[in-house]
Amino acid sequence: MGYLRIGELARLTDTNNETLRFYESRGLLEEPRRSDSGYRLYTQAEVLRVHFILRAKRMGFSLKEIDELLSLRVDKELNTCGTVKELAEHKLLEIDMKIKELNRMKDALQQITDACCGGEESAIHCTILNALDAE
Amino acid sequence: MGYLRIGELARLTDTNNETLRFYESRGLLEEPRRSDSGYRLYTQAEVLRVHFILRAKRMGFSLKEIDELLSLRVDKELNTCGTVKELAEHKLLEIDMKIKELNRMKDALQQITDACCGGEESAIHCTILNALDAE
DNA sequence: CTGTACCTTATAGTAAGCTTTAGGGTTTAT
DNA sequence: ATAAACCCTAAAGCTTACTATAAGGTACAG
Repeated sequence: MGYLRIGELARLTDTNNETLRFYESRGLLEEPRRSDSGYRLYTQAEVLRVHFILRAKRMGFSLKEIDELLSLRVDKELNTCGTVKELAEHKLLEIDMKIKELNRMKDALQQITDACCGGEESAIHCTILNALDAE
Repeated sequence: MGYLRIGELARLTDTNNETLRFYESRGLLEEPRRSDSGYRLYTQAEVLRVHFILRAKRMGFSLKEIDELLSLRVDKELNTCGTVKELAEHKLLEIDMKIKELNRMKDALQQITDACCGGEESAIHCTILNALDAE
């Protein structure tokens, strides 16, 4: 009683059965107890855990990093805020680098795109193609 | 005489043999002529073409999109500046969306990270873990 | 008791962009 | 002549995060 089968957990977390089994295979979800017939039986704890995973994903953590966060969480008393904050700050740096890189791309592409007439004439002198050709 | 073997083209473009053969398999490089023994023989044109590919990659175009750009370039007179500019603007929109998404991630993560003491005490009350746990 | 919805496993496929491996031939320098 | 450096192909492997397929067993409603 009170147990959730995989489909119910999937519905409650807006995921699906395959994804949950995949998370289990990657260690993000622990092997749950099973019914006599082998069905996975989850509790409310797993609902929270899946939400944790999804939230961390939205923060840009990879599944591997989420696995690390989860391990930290399991032994909260053994780990320090410093350890957790380090992970988060490292991720922040990564996100920042990606943003900077995308901004560089954007500026470069914007520049050559702005210079392009975009008209109906043939692309022989198209500034975009020429910019990509330039030495 | 004057022909480049694949290793030389790789050196000149700061790529490697495997990548060049891979580009060929994806249609980004045309099948070059071969020596009697079957070695690929390239000309200076291929150096420029590889540079075009690498430059477009740095602009954030995927190999598939680069293939499109190259086809446009082949028949420059048949294509219009408008076609090229459309591709570029579509890519600009995509880049913009990615930047916005990363900024959202960054703000959210920054907020919970700033709230974390980062100290040596146990992570039981760590604001980062708790934020990821929160409903 | 039968249909439908649900669950199980193992295996393969997807996307992108390569890299690696295995098992061979060729070119060049000494 | 032989070793080192170079080239060839086909096929598999890598990474991330799933998704799909096949071939089955289970739960429950009517």
